[in-house]
Amino acid sequence: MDAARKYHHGNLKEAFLKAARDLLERDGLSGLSLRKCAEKVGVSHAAPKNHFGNMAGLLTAMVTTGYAELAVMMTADANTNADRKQRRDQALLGYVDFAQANPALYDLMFSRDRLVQDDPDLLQQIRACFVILADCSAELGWHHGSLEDKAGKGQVAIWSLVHGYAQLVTAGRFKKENMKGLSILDILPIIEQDDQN
Amino acid sequence: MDAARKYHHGNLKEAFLKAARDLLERDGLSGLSLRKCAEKVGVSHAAPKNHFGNMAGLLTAMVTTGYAELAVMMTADANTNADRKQRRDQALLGYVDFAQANPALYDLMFSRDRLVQDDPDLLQQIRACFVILADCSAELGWHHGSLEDKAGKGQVAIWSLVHGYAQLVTAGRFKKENMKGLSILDILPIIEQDDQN
DNA sequence: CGGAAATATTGACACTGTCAATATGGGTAA
DNA sequence: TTACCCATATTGACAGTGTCAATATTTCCG
Repeated sequence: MDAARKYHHGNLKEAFLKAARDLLERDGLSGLSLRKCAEKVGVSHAAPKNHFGNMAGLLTAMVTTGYAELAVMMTADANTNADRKQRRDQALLGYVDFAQANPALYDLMFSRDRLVQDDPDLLQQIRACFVILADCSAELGWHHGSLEDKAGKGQVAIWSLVHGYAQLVTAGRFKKENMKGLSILDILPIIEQDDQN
Repeated sequence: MDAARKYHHGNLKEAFLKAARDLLERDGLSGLSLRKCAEKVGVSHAAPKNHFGNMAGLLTAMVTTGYAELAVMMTADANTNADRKQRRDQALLGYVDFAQANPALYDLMFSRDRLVQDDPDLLQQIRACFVILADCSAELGWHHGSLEDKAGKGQVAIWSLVHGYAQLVTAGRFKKENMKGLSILDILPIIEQDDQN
C-alpha cells in the first residue's frame, strides 16, 4: 500500500486540502468553492464528496490540519534546553506568527457555522493547542484567589489574550503607530504580575 | 419628508436589516441570503440592490449597526453618578453581554472578507467602540515602561483580552466547569496589576 | 399637470453545493 | 490469468445563490 500513489489519482484527499488552502488564502473564504478546488486539482466537480462528504467536511479537515500546525508553531525549538520562560515566549510568538502567516485559515479556525464543530479529530487538535497554552499560563505569575481557581482562570485569560491579539492584529484593527515593533510579548508584561521565577 | 412612510414600501432599508439580522441569528451566516431576506420582507429578489448594492453592502450596514449597539451596551447606565471603576466594569460586562446576545452578528463584525472594510460609517463606529475601551484601559492600573507607551499598549491589551474572551465564550471553547459563574471581571483581576485607585 | 428621479420588478445568467446514477480501475480470491 | 467486488471518480441534473440589464411603477417637484 503506497500511501502516495494508489487508486486512480493518488492521494486526492491531500491534493484537495492543499488546493483549498491555496484558494482560501488567495481569494478568502468567500472565494473558495468545491468546484474551484476540483478544477485546480484536475478532477470532476463531484470528486470531493467521496473524501469529505460536503463543504463543511472539507473545511473541517483543513482547519484540523491548521490546529496541528499551530501546535507545531508553538512548540518549535522546544527541544533546545530552553527554560520555562523561553518556552512560554516561544509558544506565544509562534501562535501569533501562525495567525499572521495564515490569516484566512486562522479566521476559519474560529468560525461557528461552517465547520463540523463536534468532529473528533478537530476537537482533539483544539485540545492539544489549549493544553500548550495552559502550560503557558502555569508559567506565568498569574494567581489571584485560591489555588484551585488559578488553573482555570489563568487558561481562560491567556487564551483570550493571545487569540484576541492575533485576530485583531491580522484584521488590521490596531493603528500602526501603536504597533511599531510591538509583539505579544510586549503586551504580556503590561498585564502580568511581577515574574516570580 | 416622512422618513418612516415614503416611496413604495416605506423604509425598506431598515426592514431588510431587521430581516437579515433575524436570519443571521437563526440560521447562521451561511443560512443568510439576499433572496431569503427579500422573501421575508415581501419584495422581489433584486430589491436589496437599490439600498445596499450587494451582499457585502448589506452585511456591512448590519455590522455597522452592531457596533453602534455595542457602544450603547458599553455605556449604558453611564449617566448615573458611577465612579470610574464602575464605568469600566460596565463597559466590559456590556461588551461581553452584547457578544453573547448576538453571537452570529458578533462573529460577522470581525469577519475579514465579507464586509466593505473601508466603509466610512463602519470605521467610525468601530473607532467609537475602541475609544470606549481605551478609556477602560486608562482606568486600569496597567502601566509598565514609559508613560507614552501606556496608552497604546494598554489599549491593545484590553481590546485583545475582551474580544478574545467574548469570541471564545460565544464559541463554547471553554469548559463549563472552568466558567462556573465566571465573568470577564473575574478574569481581569488575575492579570491586572494591583489596583492603584 | 408632466417630466425627472427614486424605487421596485422581471427575467436572465453564471456559479454554487449536493445528490443519484453510472463508469472506471485496482485489489484480491479462485 | 480471470472474475469479481468495492473504493474511487464522472456525469448529469436540480434547486438555490448573487448580480445585472431592462423595464415598470410610484413619488417628488417645478
